[in-house]
Amino acid sequence: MTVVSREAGDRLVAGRRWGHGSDWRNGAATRDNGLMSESAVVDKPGLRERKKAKTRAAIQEQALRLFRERGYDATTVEQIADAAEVSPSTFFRYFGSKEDVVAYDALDPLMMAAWRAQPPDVAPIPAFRNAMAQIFASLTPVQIEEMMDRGRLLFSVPALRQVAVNEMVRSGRMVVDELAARLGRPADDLELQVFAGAVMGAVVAVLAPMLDDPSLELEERLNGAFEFLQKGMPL
Amino acid sequence: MTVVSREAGDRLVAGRRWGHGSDWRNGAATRDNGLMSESAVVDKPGLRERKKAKTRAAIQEQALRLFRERGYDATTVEQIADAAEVSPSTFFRYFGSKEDVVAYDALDPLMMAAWRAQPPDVAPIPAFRNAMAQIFASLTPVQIEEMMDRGRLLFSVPALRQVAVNEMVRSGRMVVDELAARLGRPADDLELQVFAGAVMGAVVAVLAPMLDDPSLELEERLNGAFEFLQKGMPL
DNA sequence: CTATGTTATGAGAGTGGCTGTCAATAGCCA
DNA sequence: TGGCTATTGACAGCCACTCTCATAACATAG
Repeated sequence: MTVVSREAGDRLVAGRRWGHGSDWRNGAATRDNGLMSESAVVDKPGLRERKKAKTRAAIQEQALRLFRERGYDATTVEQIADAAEVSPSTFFRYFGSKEDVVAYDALDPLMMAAWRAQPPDVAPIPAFRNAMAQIFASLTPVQIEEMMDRGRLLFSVPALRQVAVNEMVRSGRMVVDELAARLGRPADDLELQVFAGAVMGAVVAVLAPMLDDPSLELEERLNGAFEFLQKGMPL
Repeated sequence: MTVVSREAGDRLVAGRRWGHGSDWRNGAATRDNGLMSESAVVDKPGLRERKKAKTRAAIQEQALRLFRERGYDATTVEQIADAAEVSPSTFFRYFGSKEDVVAYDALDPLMMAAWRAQPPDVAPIPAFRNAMAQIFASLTPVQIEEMMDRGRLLFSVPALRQVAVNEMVRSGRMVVDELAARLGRPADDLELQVFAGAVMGAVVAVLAPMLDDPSLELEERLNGAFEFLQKGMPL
């Protein structure tokens, strides 16, 4: 299950980044499974697994805290490792690169699920808009603030743009796949690709200015943008 | 004249990349100004300037050659410097980072000029499409191959995606500015931003698959994509 | 043409991200 | 309990990149 298929060849070239093709991206598991009888014998992941999850969460948490407090570039991996009480080696075992620690977007799968859950008679553009609006409406203020923080990091630190693109490429591909499945078209259909590209572009256009100016209204912008798209962008 | 305004703050944070805010990006000036009488006293840039231009060109040429021959990651700055007969220090004086050496897109300004040159009664979408088609039609096969090479590099090497985005952000901003000027709207107008975002997204969707499959027809794809956009992307 | 200021260059040392190896340790299973 | 294996830390090393300083190449005033 390669995350971004194009990356496949990179490893041949003795590349530095993107070495480990490990199974991260199931983090956020500080409180493990909420459902289990205390004395269970069954599915409990085993101490080892739980320890790993805790270590990963600790590293990520400390990293993001330090990034926020003193900036991304000014934070060294050694400092993160110290704060999380592991060795630098261990940091890289969990995250492959300093950038990766910021990569995981918890909202992304939610978005896709919400989109998929839209009734089939709603056209793709409104369906997408509704999904976005629903997800954002369901967030607590804290979650929104975290999201904005992450967004600002991603946008303002040049080194992190790379992960931002990768996320977008990934999302775009998911959009295409979903549409292809739903409409019974091939995944390399030009119109589907253009749709995904245009939608991603529009979403960025809607969200980016909001990072700087919190007074902007998401719902309003979202509606404006998608309506404009749907009219064929008359100018 | 900051190239990407958001970058402004980075230097405060003792960042690694993006240090030098130097005045490159007017490269490609091996043949200086084409207009001057041979014995001119006037505008000739002076030996120093010409030497610099030659050094820059040499570094870039050797770098791209080495990247093509042995891959981006497998090529060290030291090797590039050796090949160009300068010291590594000098490499960084000219390019700031190993990535920068791939950044400059000679076609970009041509595109914008061609777009601006479209008659004012043509709607923005067809104008943009025509501009792209014209530029591509004017390229020699060699130029096309070079462009594809660069595109493949930019897409397939993870570390270079960053410069790809920066280029896109820059282009997007130029599109917005041009439209804003032409239509007398503010540059932060949502519709303009969505337009730029969607167009960039669509262009990527059109071009990306062509890097892998040269049999695809640009003109055809371009028309299909923009027509689809203009119809409001019905699916 | 020389003296003097300016700018490009190379050498070298140092920082930090990242990789790979190895031995020690800690959870797992019989 | 003892042996197996996964995880870890210490350490050595590569490379991108930065800084400093002395030298050399050009520019220019006299």
